[in-house]
Amino acid sequence: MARKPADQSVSRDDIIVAAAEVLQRNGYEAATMKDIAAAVKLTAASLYHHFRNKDTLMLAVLEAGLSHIMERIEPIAQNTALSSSERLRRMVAEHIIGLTQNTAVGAAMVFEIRTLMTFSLPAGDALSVQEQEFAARRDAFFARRDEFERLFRDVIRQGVELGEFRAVDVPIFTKTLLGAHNWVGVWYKPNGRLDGAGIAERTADYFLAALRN
Amino acid sequence: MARKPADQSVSRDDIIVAAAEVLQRNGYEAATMKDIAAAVKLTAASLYHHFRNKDTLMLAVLEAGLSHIMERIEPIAQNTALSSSERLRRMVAEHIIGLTQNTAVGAAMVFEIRTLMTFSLPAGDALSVQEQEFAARRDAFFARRDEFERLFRDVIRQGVELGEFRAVDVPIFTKTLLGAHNWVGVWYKPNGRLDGAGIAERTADYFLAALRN
DNA sequence: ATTATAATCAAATGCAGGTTTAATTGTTCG
DNA sequence: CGAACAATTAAACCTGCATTTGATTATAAT
Repeated sequence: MARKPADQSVSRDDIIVAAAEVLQRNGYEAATMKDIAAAVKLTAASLYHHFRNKDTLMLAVLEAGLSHIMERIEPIAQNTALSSSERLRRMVAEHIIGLTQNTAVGAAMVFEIRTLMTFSLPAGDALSVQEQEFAARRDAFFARRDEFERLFRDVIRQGVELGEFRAVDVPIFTKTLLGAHNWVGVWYKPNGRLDGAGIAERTADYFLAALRN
Repeated sequence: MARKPADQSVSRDDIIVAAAEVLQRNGYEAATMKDIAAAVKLTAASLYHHFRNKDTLMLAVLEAGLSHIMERIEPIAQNTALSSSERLRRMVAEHIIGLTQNTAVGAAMVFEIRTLMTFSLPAGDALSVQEQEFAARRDAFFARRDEFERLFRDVIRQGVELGEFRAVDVPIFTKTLLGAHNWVGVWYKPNGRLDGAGIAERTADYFLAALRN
């Protein structure tokens, strides 16, 4: 029953990886199905065998990126054996390194997704089943992304409560931190003076200094 | 000789303001000429009386946004009567307030402009005069934007050199700062808990704390 | 008034990009 | 082998959007 896929055939994941690159490079609207297909040596039409449509493919990219980074950050955030400072330092490092290495991570964080996200529901008309499914997945993605932000916020808040950090406006401080991170995904170029780890180290240093009592 | 424009007619600047809003809301590709025209109660065709094409209009938006913020930041950066801390504090405030008030400023900073900017020159074919003009304006815009970043970098560098700030990796610190700023343009919503000034105050506080000796 | 020009529009053009269809070529299992 | 399904494609379809063209209307200068 279980058909093993042919060796040379392109997998769902191959497409996601390629799509992530094209998405990060060109932005949502400018990333064409043809571009993505070309990146895996397929025809645009072939992509529809793997994904219902462009939005679904894009959402899959975002989900992959978010999962990738969540898997790394969540355990750190929950490691109560570590001090708040140490947890935050490691979270910053993972996030920035992820951003510089996995193109899908950047895509998952950044905005140009408005189109996808706005998804102007034709008011009145009932959504088709597919549309409902899509809307649900999209909402789940956003909920998960909020959760991601909350991981940072909670570590910072706890540090403040324990007196390990000075009192700051936690929501604003968190957004400041994450904004700085996400921006790395924008300007980072491989072969620069610093690699992801180097950037991460400095960034963590600055934000921890800002929190010092 | 000088024909005064009719009172009710739409001005170039009206269009730029409207286009900035649409651009910030929808992103480059999704901002259609029709949308922009509708925002000033015109037909898409009418826009071509004021701007050669979409790219030119968009570039005008970016230039307007950059000019707006440059005019405010440059004098602060060059006010040698102030300490580095004070200059930086005021620059941060102006930038963030600008970002929350003038939609064009955000557009000028952020990326989704890749399309415009990549502007894949059909290799080989000579550029038409119009294309050359456009390419020149675009390059000038980017040069000006680099200048903008340099204003911040120089103030920070000077603070470090004078011993007013602790030693930091100036380029990275600057990018960190500006990333945090630009991100404000993404998440800021009017009617939130804090207005631009409130956000600016806190942000400046954190970064100055990070620089404290 | 007359004329030149500014401002605007309706309609047509052309094309790029998402999506569908129907057919073709594997591949795997019994 | 042959049935069943997976992977892929070429070609057609359709639509939305930038842009052009050819009027039409408004305004200001003479």
